[in-house]
Amino acid sequence: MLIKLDAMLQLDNQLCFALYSASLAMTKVYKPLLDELGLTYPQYLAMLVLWERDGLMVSELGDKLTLDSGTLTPLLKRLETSGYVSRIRAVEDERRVYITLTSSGRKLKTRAAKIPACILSASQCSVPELMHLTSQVQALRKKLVA
Amino acid sequence: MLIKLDAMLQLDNQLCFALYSASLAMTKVYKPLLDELGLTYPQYLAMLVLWERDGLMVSELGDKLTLDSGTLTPLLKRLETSGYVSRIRAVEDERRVYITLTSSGRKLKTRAAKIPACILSASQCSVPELMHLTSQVQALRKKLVA
DNA sequence: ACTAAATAAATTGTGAGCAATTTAATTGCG
DNA sequence: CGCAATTAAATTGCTCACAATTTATTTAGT
Repeated sequence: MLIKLDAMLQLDNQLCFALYSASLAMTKVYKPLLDELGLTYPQYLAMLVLWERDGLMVSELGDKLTLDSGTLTPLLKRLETSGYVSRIRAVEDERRVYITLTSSGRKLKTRAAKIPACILSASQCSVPELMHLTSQVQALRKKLVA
Repeated sequence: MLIKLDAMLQLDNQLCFALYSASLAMTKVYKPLLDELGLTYPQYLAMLVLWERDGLMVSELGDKLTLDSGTLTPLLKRLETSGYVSRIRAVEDERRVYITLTSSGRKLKTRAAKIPACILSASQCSVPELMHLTSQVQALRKKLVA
């Protein structure tokens, strides 16, 4: 039975470790591109969401990114310090904090425009290949959180 | 051109974010299983490597996990505190530190035996499906680091 | 209206990741 | 041999992730 155990722990390794190491590798590819914009990778993900839909609550942003306020509050404070977003407590419900792009934050979108093509190039894949892989990984994620 | 920019930043989002969020989701699935063993997810990955091949140098372990000493040194100190590994500086070259499983660390492998089946179940996928996805993600990672 | 429950964000503490630097040991070259 | 270059690990400082708790506000039930 030891042989079976080894094989299973190895298979297991391949599955979880592939995602883990691919995600770290992806971060490293983005690093030099994001350095130019003064963003970290998680900050960039937050900006992507805001570029699509500005003025979200912290918790709405958290839903999109599957991150909680413990992660987002300090991250958003840093984005505020960088001058890319404003954090404004709602007057109608003072528990809520709305995140709004500043002029500088909106401008950053244009500067980020070249990033997707760089990543595509680094991945050495075709757009259909990447889209297919993306949808498979998304499907896995949905099953994992179900 | 604004429409194209939006579409590209969205496609980009899907690719990198799928990996990022799937990796975080995977960690959360492992969490309760690893809590029973007193391991974190990165510590579990290190133990998987050591269960396959004991007595590696810190840098060899780092090669397998694509992590540097800045990450591994504190992680391995925690595994040592937990009683799962020994960190022994080599007498023939005192720059090197070899990581060896303790008896407790070896025993843990048997207790970890049930984890792969739990993950397989949580993923709601067949073994061939997971193997295929794994190899695709591994291939992407290799291209990204190339 | 008053209080209990619920909600939203912030805070605290632990453990990663990683860049940059430091410490210490070994190797290699003249 | 002597010393510069290299190598291995550790350290420092910053930024996530996240569990657990706390603070503040709002909503609901009576």
